[in-house]
Amino acid sequence: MDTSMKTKFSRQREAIRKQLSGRHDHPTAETLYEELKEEFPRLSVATVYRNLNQLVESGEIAKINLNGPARFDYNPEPHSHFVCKGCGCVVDMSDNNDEALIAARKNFDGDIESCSSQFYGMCSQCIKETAQ
Amino acid sequence: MDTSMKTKFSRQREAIRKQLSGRHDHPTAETLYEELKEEFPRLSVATVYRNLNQLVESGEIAKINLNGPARFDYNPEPHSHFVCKGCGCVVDMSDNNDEALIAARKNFDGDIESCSSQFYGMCSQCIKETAQ
DNA sequence: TACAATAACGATAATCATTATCATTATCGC
DNA sequence: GCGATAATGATAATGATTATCGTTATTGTA
Ligand SMILES: [Mn+2]
Ligand SMILES: [Mn+2]
Ligand SMILES: [Zn+2]
Ligand SMILES: [Zn+2]
Repeated sequence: MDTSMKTKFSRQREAIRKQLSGRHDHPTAETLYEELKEEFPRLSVATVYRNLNQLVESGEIAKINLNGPARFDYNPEPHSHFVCKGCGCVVDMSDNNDEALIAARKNFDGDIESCSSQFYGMCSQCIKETAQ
Repeated sequence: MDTSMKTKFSRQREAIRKQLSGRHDHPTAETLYEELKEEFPRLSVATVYRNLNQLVESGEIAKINLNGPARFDYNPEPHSHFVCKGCGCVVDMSDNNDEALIAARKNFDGDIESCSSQFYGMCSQCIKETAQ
C-alpha cells in the first residue's frame, strides 16, 4: 500500500470502528457486516474488509488467526485468548506474556518483538451444558 | 467423520507422513504436494489435504493457523513457534508452556487443556540482510 | 460556495485455500 | 480370488478474501 496516501474520513470506517469497540467477542468481518447492514443498507462487505485491514495495518486493532475466518480485536495490545472447543467462543485472558517473552529471548538468536498465546479447552458455559 | 471406519494403508499417506517427518519448516499442504509430485506424478492436491486432515484428526501431526495457508507440524506435542516478519519462516521454540498453563488456570473459570504461543519478530538471517 | 484532486465506496469479478462429489482403484479380511 | 469398502484422482463447489472499476464523498484551495 502507498504510505504517502493520506486517509480521509469515512462514515463507514467510523461505524466499523464503533461497532468493534467496547466488545470482547472478537467478531469476524462477516459478523460486523451483517450487524452494520441495518444502519448502512448499502454497505459492501468489501468495505468492511478494506477498513478492517487498514485499521490492522495502522495498529489500531488486531487480527486473530484461528481456524475459520479471521477475527478482529479492538484491543491491539498483545494479550492471550481462550478458544472454546465446544462453542468456539474467543475470550480475553488477563495474563501478561512478559515472562514468556523474557524467557524466550534468552535462548533465541533473533529479535523477538511480541508474543500471542491461545489457550484451548471448554468454557464454563459448555461444561455446564455437557453435564446435563 | 464416521469413527467406525477403519483406516486402510495408502502409499500416498505414507509418503506424506514421511515427507513431513524430520523437518522443522512447517510446510503448507501445497508445498508438500509440489514436493511429492516428483515421486507421485498422479498425486492429487485433494489427497494431500485429505490425509493431512486425517493425521491432524488422529493427533499424529499438528495444524498451525497463521496468516496465509495452514502449515503442518510433524510434532503434535504442544510447543511454541517463532514467526519471522521478514521472511515468514516458522521456527520451533524450545520452551514449555507449562508455567503459562498453570498461571492461566488459576484465574479462569473453565477447563484449559492446552496452550500454543507464537512469538513474532525478525530472525537472525533477516537481521543480517537488513543490516547490509 | 465552487472546484479539482483523490480517498473511499459499492458492486462484482477474481483469486486463493480448502472441501465435496463421484467414478475408479487399492487394500484387506475371508 | 472375491466382496466390501477405504482411498484415490479429477474436478466442481464452497468460503474467505482481494482486486477491479466506475461512481461518490471528503478535503483543501481558490
Ligand atoms: Mn482479545
Ligand atoms: Mn513446530
Ligand atoms: Zn464454550
Ligand atoms: Zn526471517
